Amino acid sequence: MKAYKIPEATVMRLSIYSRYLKQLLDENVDTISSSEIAKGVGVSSAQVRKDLAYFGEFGTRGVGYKVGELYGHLMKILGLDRKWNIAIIGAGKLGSALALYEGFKERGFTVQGIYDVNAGIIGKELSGCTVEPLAKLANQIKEKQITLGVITVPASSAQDVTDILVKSGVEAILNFSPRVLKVPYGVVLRNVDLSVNIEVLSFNLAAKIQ
Amino acid sequence: MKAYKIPEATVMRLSIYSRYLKQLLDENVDTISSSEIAKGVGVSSAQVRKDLAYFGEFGTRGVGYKVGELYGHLMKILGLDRKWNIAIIGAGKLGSALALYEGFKERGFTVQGIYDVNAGIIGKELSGCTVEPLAKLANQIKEKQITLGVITVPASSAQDVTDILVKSGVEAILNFSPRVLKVPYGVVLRNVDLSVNIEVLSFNLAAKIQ
DNA sequence: GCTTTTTTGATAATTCATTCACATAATTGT
DNA sequence: ACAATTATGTGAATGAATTATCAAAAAAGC
Repeated sequence: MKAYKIPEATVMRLSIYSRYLKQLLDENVDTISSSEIAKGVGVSSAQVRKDLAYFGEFGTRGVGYKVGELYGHLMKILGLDRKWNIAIIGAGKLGSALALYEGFKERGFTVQGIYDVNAGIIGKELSGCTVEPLAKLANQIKEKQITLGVITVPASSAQDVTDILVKSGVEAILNFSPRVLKVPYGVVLRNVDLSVNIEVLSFNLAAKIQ
Repeated sequence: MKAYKIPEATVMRLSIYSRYLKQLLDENVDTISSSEIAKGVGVSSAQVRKDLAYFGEFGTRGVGYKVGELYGHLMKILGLDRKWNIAIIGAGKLGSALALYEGFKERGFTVQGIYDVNAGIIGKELSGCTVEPLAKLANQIKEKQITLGVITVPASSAQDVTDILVKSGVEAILNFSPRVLKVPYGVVLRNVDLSVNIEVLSFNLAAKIQ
């Protein structure tokens, strides 16, 4: 039962399910029920089934899901059955951390380039990539077929970097800067705000203490 | 009009509003309307007003909001009118990046300790903090009155670290490891999953291409 | 082969979040 | 003083997401 609009929360959970299934696969688990998945990742079993139902019927009634099979379906749905070339713009602490992050590599995201304006950083080696000057970004996006840009520059230059990425044909942007970015229709944008996360905790703490 | 349960999405937006207001404050803007805030952060003006309405009436009809005043209210609501002592557990790339992250410091989060088990990292300096062995964590949480723990260790040791944090009296945990953590009722837990974010992009890219 | 058990997939009910629409209040201009 | 304008605060309407429920299908037990 394919539906047009998939809730973002569903997609996020699919990513989590898939990682959990990978773990089960490594443990040679053959079959699993929606309620076991649910327990493993901390949601309800109805939620698991509902999420999967957006994309088809993957289980067998009375039995459950074949781990390997479901894992394959999820990887395909998430677009992780292929390699993605990514560029990281901003080789500060966060950019470097992401460049070295194993989690990306494991799931098929290859860091093809890291860029910065800071002369002190340019030329450094980071996981088989040399930090290049920002001026080279536009050309290398095309040369290296980079489809995904990760922005870890300060807020003040985030929009400029975005414009370069978009103009050079990048199709998706993961933005770690605390700035609302404008992208044309068709470019996928996702914002990750580290400050917001800790401030939600602070809010909850403050509310608890009152 | 104070309400009991505040949507998490509202709290996240309040954090974003507050940062935008700080910027306006630095630019000496005196007054602002909900629709200007909305435009600045990329939401609807009704959303801004509704979010604020959970906590009281901060504006003047026909006029808008005093920037400084609203900023003050938001900082208080978010619990950012005080200092929070935090500990970072896991001094790998991500932990180090977070330790050096200015965004935390600016908003009143002081890194009081960084911990790791890796002998090669222990003793290193990171923004005025020496990386300490994990064994010291429990005692230092009490000594340094740390209320907030940031977990950047691998998934395999995340629950162990959580248990130490909880037992030592930490009240909130920001978890960057891809593991579902168990905490007792009363401890605030928030998960940040970097992989999930890039995989949502991958999903959208894959869906677009089809 | 029939009954019982299990677990999916789908629909309905419920809860939660966002948007709409407008009365109300403040200000400005005449 | 009064009309016109602006922009808040809020209840109602809408929309979205989650949870509950249960018929249908597969398997296991007898």
